[in-house]
Amino acid sequence: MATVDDVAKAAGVSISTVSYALSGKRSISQTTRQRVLKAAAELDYHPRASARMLAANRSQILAVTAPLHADTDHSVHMQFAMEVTKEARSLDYDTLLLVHDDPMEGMRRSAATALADGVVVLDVDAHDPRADLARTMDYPVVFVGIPEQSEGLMCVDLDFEAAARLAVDRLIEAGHSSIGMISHPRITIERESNFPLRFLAAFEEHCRARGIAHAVAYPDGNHSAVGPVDELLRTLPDMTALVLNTSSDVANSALPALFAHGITVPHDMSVIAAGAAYPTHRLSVPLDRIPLDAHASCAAAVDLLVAAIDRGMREARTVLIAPEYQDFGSVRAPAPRAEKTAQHSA
Amino acid sequence: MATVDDVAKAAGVSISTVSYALSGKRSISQTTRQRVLKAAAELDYHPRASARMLAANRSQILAVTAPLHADTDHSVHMQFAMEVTKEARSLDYDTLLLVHDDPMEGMRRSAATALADGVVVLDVDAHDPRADLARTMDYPVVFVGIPEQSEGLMCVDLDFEAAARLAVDRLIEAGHSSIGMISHPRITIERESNFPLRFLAAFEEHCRARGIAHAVAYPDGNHSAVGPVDELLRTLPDMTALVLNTSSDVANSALPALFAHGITVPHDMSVIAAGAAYPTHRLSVPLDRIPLDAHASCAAAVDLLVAAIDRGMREARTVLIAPEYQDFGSVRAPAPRAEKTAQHSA
DNA sequence: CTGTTAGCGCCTTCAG
DNA sequence: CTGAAGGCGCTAACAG
Repeated sequence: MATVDDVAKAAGVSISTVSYALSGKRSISQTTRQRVLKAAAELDYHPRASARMLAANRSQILAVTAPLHADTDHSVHMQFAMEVTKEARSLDYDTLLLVHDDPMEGMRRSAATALADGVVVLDVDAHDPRADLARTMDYPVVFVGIPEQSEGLMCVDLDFEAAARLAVDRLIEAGHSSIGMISHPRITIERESNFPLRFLAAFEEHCRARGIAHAVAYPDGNHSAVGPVDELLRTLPDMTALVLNTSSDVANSALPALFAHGITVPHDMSVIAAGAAYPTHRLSVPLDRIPLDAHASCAAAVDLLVAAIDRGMREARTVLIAPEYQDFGSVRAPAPRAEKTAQHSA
Repeated sequence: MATVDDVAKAAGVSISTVSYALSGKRSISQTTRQRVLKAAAELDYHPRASARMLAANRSQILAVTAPLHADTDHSVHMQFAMEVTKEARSLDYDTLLLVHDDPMEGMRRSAATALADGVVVLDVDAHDPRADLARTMDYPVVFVGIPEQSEGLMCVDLDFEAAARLAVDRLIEAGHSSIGMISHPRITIERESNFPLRFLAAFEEHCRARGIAHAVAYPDGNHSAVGPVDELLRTLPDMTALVLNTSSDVANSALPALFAHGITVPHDMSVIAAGAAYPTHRLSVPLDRIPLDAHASCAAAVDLLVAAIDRGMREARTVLIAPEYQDFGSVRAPAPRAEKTAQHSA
């Protein structure tokens, strides 16, 4: 519990010299600086966070709001929170976890009490009340995700629209013309969690624009692909390709669900997991994947937020992260239609 | 950005009166208190966290160390972090997330700078260096989990030993005498993550004590129950019951893995998921479960920690949470041995 | 029951 | 390049 005074005395200098020697905000002669550093080390001096905050009017803390919905995927949540924390630490910030039932309460409080210097908002809904709050607050806020009305906000996210188009284009290129998609659970959609909606809309629009037969199915509470797969095979009997933009559980059960119909990947069905935060290369058949890269999104978000805090760069803007395609061999040309028809008519 | 002075002026009282009226640490007449409250509300006054920390020598922040191993189950981690945060909030504490590569760094720093008033340690290994650190620090630390050397520490955890015995006893009661177990992935065991070891040791010892044939298998990197199930059926051909103390992925794949051998639960095999942080009642066959209740552990841990901070109650002690048995019908009497043998010889 | 006041530990302008 | 001193906003003795 040494203080600046202790260090100053030990080093035989004044406290301001200590402060500057340690912060580097002013040039100090090498000799005195060394003496200060040595004294500080010997006394195991660490500036008291509270005093530093008060004097500097900065907490070096970022808040993270991660509301817990019944359907939130904890593991994805955690990945994002961790990535935020890592990046924050690398920029000398700590991370405060906000999980109150009221998603606004934490933001308000951390701003009002100056507990945190800014907020990272995770798990953004289309009509997220935190968006309106952010616009009225004059407090650095960055969204990992994009609400429907994003004017005046700083947002970072994977370009889900581009990801959807990329998946569709890949399949078209391979020769497919009838594509099914499994989206997120109905409850997530109804909440208007926005990235599934963005993916969904772009998928449908792009299929339409390119004249591709398509259909979408939604898992229900049991987190299984069985229902959606059955439904898609019914509504889109010619389906030769499947795009998964869904949770890890559903994606993991897709291969068995298909196999139950005698459908093998990639021979009978091409599959792409798009916007997947989970690995797909260790499944019984590795699946092509357009990753949802928590690190990329969170690092960019934190960088933006810290720039806003440290350098006052507050211009609103949306950073879209370009999708990347990982080929694991789960996309092939569809089995010749003639053959299929023959099978059917047999 | 109103301050106490603003409120004091507006209410026509002194700043100490404001402080006391708001903190309630001293009796204040109803009338003045109301006036202060009104003024504070009108000015939207919130005490500056940093000033409060400095003056009160308390941050109202708890740190949570949750090291990230390659094999950590993010979803379980998140549950624990969330539960810590919720309980902390209910006691007027916020929660700081520490995830530096060096698990000691965060603890040291939060103590040295008085950033946090105490630490909750998650994901405890048998020989966890944070245990030694905690013993030398004179800083409130509580472990959710129990290292091998727990003297001088405050620890809270599910009683995994009792859970193992409970599972075995249930199965014995139902008539089983040959019990397999699937433990955590090898890498987790090798790291000496301690709760799997505690469960494992108790399982083996209790089986031995009660004269029950038993065997243990460990999943490898692919998070599937297929390998372990195959192994157990080989090493323990008479196995009629299976205890799962393993990750969600492995548990979820156990039913299909058994079914691939023509084994149906509960008819041919009784199954209990013990120390499970995940639900088991929505699986194709709901599994009996001895839950690992994140809320129970974390709430108890935070309560203990806050008592240590606020009331100086620092006596070392270990709180074991008694296991609870949830019956979903996956345990039955074994199929008569005669019949089985008949089948085999057929 | 209320007011006065001295710090809490650090940062940072202002002098030198 | 260094030192002195004021102040950040709040809490908690200490007086009345």
